[in-house]
Amino acid sequence: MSTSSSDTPATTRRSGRPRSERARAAILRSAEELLDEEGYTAVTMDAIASRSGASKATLYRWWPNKAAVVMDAYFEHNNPDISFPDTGSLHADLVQQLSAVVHGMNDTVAGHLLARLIADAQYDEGLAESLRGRFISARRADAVAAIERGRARGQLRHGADPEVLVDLLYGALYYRLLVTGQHTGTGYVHTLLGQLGISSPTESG
Amino acid sequence: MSTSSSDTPATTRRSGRPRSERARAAILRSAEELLDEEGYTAVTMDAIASRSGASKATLYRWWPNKAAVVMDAYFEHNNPDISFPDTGSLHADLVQQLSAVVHGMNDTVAGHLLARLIADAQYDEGLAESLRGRFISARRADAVAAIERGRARGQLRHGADPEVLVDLLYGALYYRLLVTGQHTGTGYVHTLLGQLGISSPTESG
DNA sequence: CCCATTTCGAAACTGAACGTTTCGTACGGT
DNA sequence: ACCGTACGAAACGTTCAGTTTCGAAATGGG
Repeated sequence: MSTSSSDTPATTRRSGRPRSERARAAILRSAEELLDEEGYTAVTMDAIASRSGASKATLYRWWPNKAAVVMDAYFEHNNPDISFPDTGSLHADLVQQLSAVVHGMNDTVAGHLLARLIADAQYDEGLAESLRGRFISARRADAVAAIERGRARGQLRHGADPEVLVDLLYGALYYRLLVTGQHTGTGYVHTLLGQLGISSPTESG
Repeated sequence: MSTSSSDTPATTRRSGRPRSERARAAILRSAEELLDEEGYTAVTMDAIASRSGASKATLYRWWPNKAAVVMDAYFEHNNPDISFPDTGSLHADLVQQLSAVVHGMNDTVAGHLLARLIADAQYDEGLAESLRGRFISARRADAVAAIERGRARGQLRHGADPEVLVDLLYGALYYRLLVTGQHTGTGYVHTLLGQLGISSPTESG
């Protein structure tokens, strides 16, 4: 009943020429290279097509617009699905996660790219949902989980709301990235945690 | 020495036809109307010129690009320079200020406009500086001043850093506006203040 | 083996919008 | 009167997104 009858839902092989994996990989690689070499604004669909050897028809056959290509290109080799180990300390868990984000923001290429993907998302709800779905909410979920673990261990003060704490922590980082342009770093992460009463092991035991 | 000699620094009247105040006002009003009626993306330089009766040459004579025009248009009649009265309560002061921001974010026109100005600023450092100079930093300064007053009154816990608190508060709001797309409101403002230990007068006296 | 189906690359095309330039004219100071 | 600047009109060049057309290539089914 489920081997290869009329309509197998997963991996349905339609007739006709199959999609070229070679073209797909070349497109994403070219987009990433252009991104690194000349920045986001220099990445045009024509440039991607030209460098990859694919045609624009193929580009638009598989991606709805430029931002979608760029996002796929970025996440192709910067997979954000890695989740962080439980260190047993709420403070250490959060430092671990937030520092990774800060590190990405300070990378001139990745940081500007993230800012600009979010910028494009203000004009494209589809892109916004996509970005949230494959990046933002994964990070949030990680952080919330760490905070829940910390609460279970009694490392969190009473009345603290994990979701709101995540808004505050990530909010401050993105606010600096997108709005004020101020620098962020590991020191700033510690400052934030300090202000929120999530003390480091050395300070309060 | 300062009446009208060779170079009076302020209100220097150069020779030649003076700038048309009528054209300036018409341009900014047209931009604002287009913004309200059709949203940011529909506001093009051609449309502004056409509606205002000014020529594109005049537009580019006085503004470097579209975002600059839109920002001037927006702030022409939505002056953000109003500062809030000192209520004597840190909690009330911050509720006052943050609620005004949240209210602006929830306005479909102003909220999207702010988000998109910030988005454009990711591609235009001049716009970014301008936006910070005439909006962001004014709001920050207000909030920092309120927190300093609260600290002087002893309404703030020891070790609290006003600048970082502002990052946390505004950060959470802008994070929701720009990144997660979640709704903000007065209730959320109270939640944030509660998480930061800035209690309302009714809760802790 | 042939045919239907689908993808492919090449290339031309449309359309929107930015930003520039040219031109003749209007305005104000000296 | 003259000079310098701004004005509106209009055309222009350019970039880029996204679409369409075309013939060729690849796959599966009969």
